[in-house]
Amino acid sequence: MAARDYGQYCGVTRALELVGERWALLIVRDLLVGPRRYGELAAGLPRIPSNILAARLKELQDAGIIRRAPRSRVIVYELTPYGRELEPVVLALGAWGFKAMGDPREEQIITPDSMTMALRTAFRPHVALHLPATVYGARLGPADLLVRVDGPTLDVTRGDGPADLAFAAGPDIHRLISGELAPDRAIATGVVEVLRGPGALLERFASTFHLAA
Amino acid sequence: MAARDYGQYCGVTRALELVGERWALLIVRDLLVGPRRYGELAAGLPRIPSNILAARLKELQDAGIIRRAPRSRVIVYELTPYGRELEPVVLALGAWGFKAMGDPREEQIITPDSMTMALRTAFRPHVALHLPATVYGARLGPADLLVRVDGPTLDVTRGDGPADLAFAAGPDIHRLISGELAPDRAIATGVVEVLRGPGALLERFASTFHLAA
DNA sequence: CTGGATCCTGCCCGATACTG
DNA sequence: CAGTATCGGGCAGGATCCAG
Repeated sequence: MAARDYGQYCGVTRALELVGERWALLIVRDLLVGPRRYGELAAGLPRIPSNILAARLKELQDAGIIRRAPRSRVIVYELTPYGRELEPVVLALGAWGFKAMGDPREEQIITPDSMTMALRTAFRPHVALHLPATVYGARLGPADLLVRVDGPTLDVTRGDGPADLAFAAGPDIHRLISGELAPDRAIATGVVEVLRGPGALLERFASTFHLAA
Repeated sequence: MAARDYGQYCGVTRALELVGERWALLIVRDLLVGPRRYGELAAGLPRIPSNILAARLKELQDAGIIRRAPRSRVIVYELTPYGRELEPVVLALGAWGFKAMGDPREEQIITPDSMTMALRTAFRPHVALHLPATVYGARLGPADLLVRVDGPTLDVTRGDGPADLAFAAGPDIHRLISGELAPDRAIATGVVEVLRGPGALLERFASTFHLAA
């Protein structure tokens, strides 16, 4: 621990000593969506070596950021209250990195949890406040997400269900969120495929979820 | 670059690919205070090996986060507009890490730039708004900082100058900012030494700069 | 099958010496 | 002053193996 110490009495260095290691903040990102089992975390971080995942989980536990909790006979990892306070950090990183994402490459995948956090990052409560409550069913790559917007609150859950608008999209949905692609153009070009409901609702979606590029 | 790629199409992973390496965000932290020469950066990051500093500067440049700029015959490094947008990330990390700082250890140092960013993190504009404009001269370890608070704006510069209250303190000032130590107790116990001006002004300072622990 | 632990290989970091 | 060169060590990466 002393070896990777930055030697400064400063909040930023302290934070980086705790969550600055490779993969650490991505584990936190996924746990911000909800408690996860070891295997679920591994599935959401396809390239992480199992020993690294195990090591990070142990370090994050020692730092009081996550804890192991028994859930009906199986162990899940969940954030402690202090770990949950990392949400502004993850959201700020996500918003900043969004602008540098560029076009998706072939080997880049989308995971349900990363998409969930991306939607939280792009959510504009002050805009949603003036729009009717809406439920979107979004099939994003392998992830089926149910996105409930009600006034200034957002709730994203996995799985299918009744929705005002159901649509499917790939990584190119990035261009819709950034405003580079207008909603009607997104449908016309096939970037977004409307599965159920009026396609015009995609406009509401795009104004609710937006990040400048 | 592909080796340290996370393989996900996600804003958080993209951000960590760009600034997730060791030392990278600390370089950004110092450059958020102002442009710095190579030697100034090295002085503010005492433990960084010179080859690592050189490598990070090159990577951050390639990523469009910093640029080399000639300033009257010498080269300085400065943030690009995109690099400056990392300020929310650094502030969020600083605020989160502040709570985990604990007591200062012997080998931990304080640098002027890290203290400047810490003050920016702890600054409460909505509180300062209702207080008279005040200039503090703060000698924090080796750093002489001139802290100007005027309404909701904060300006921190290096060096000495006329101040309403001048004081000296060590790392234990952390306990004043967190509220663990009341201003009058801080003076009584010698944590803060008043150099000039009315010690009562330290109360204003403590309410202007505060981070919960 | 889940949740790890244990190898080995290689690369990045750290420390220091050296140069334009 | 602003970096480059070099070398040792320690994490990361990947595959495999083990326990409940």
